[in-house]
Amino acid sequence: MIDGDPQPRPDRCDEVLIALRRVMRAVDLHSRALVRSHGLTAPQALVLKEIAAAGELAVGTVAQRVSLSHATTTDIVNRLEKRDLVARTRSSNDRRRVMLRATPAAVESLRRAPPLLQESFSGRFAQLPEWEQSMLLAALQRIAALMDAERIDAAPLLAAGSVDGAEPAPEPEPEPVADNGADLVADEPPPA
Amino acid sequence: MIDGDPQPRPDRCDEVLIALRRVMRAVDLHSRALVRSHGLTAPQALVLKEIAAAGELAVGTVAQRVSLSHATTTDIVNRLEKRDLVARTRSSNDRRRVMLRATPAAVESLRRAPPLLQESFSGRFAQLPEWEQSMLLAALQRIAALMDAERIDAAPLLAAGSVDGAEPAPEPEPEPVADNGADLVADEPPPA
DNA sequence: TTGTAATGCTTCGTTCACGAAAGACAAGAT
DNA sequence: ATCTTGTCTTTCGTGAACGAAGCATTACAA
Repeated sequence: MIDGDPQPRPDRCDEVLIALRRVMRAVDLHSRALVRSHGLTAPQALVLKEIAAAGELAVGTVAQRVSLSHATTTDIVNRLEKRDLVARTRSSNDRRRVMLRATPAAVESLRRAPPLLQESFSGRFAQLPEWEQSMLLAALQRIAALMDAERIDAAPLLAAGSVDGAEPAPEPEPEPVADNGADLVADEPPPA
Repeated sequence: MIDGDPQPRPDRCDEVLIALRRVMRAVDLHSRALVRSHGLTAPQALVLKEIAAAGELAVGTVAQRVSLSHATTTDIVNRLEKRDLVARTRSSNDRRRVMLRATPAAVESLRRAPPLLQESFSGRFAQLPEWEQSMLLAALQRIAALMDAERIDAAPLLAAGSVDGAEPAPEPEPEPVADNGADLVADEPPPA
């Protein structure tokens, strides 16, 4: 800061990273504010919301929907359960699955927690013109796709970079991609 | 996902959150891949890079530059120190400050660690047409501003505001915008 | 039936990230 | 000189977030 900026051209890509980090940090700070105002962090609220909306959901399904790993989802569910906001039940037809449902207390909590990302951001966001909302969302999804992409065609990693990784780097899940809103603005020509 | 989308209109704002979460997740996964290929996570590399570039830097300065809290920075520096990648020295003229400098081993490590975000993303990103790079970066910075705005009101360093008359949206640091003639496309009207 | 996958979830160990509070130090006030 | 205040860093406690490995269960093969 202070504009001294040792590198005159910090690679654009780094700029993206930094911007991203700022956004993440902001989200995190929101989350911490959230937990003080009504006792739920953003991920908790997000997970709870999914569960409440669906009535009953398996852990894995939740994980998929909110783009988190099973492990993390389990963590979050643990905390939610400890506060009696969700109830676990093993599914009767497939006893491996653990079904989650929101307790009445949770529904109440959710009702009092309007938008996930807080008035300030969602208010600000809502005030943007429609096209800009779409644009921002699309940009985000595009970036997500760009990043996810690498673990989709993970194979050519060896050939190009060759970071002396002996591991074949097998693709873990084909799952998290898919829907990125086909209406990405990706091939709009430059307005000029 | 899977497009079934239980809620017909899940509030756009939630969509933003989810997309964000996907991006964050991707970044995190990159980081974990990075640590396997050359032993540094993304935050570690980012911090190290700043230090190496500046020669000698105080902890707080690093924290500011990478947009992390002091506590987090200390954490990361601890890990770097444990691996002999940075050396701590108390500043001689102000003994509260702890100066950091990168060891030769770190410089070496950094040299072998090409771009922070990995060939795949930065390669893909670099291949995008100029206008799109700018657009994505601008979108990200816009979102960051939208989110930061609410907790910046304490430190109005720069009152620019303007884009569409909401809050002044003061930037915490003057640095991340502008720079090399990045033509932010923020107020293009909808093409239709 | 008895193995051998495959699936779904949890546990474990690690890193990251924060705020709050404590510790170390500097600079001005009494 | 001592006290107070303010600044810089670290420690502490908490909550993410992940991969890997483990457990329980189902599904399929022999």
